[in-house]
Amino acid sequence: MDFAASVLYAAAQVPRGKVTTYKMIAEALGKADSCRAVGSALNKNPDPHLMPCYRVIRSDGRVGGYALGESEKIRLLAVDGIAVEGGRVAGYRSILFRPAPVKVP
DNA sequence: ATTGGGGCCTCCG
DNA sequence: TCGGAGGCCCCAA
Repeated sequence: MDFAASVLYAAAQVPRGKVTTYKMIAEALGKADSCRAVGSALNKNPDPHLMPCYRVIRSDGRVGGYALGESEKIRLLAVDGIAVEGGRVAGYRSILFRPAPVKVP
C-alpha cells in the first residue's frame, strides 16, 4: 500500500457529519509530520466526488483548500450538516474524528 | 493575529 | 537519474 492509497483509506473512514484533520491522518499513517504531504495526496486524488476528502480540514478549524474549489468544499460540508462560518468550521472541536491507524508495511 | 521556518511527498525540467 | 519547486500544512516566536 503506497502513501497516497493509505491517505485515501484513512480519509474514507470519516463518517458523515464528522471531520478530521490533515495532521490526524498523518498520525494515522505513523508519520506525524507529513501533514503537508497528506494534503498533496488528497489534492491529486483520482475521484474527488467519490472520495470525501472535503471532510478533512486544518487543525485550527479552517477549511483549508480543495481541488474543486474552497466554495465547493464548503457546500459539500453543508450537505453533511456541517456549517462553515467565516472560513472556519463551526464547533469543529466536537465533531472531530480520529481515523484508525493504517498499517503501512 | 501575523510571520517565518521546517519536514514530507510528488511532479516537472 | 538528479534537483528544485510547490502543495488542501503545522508550530513556535
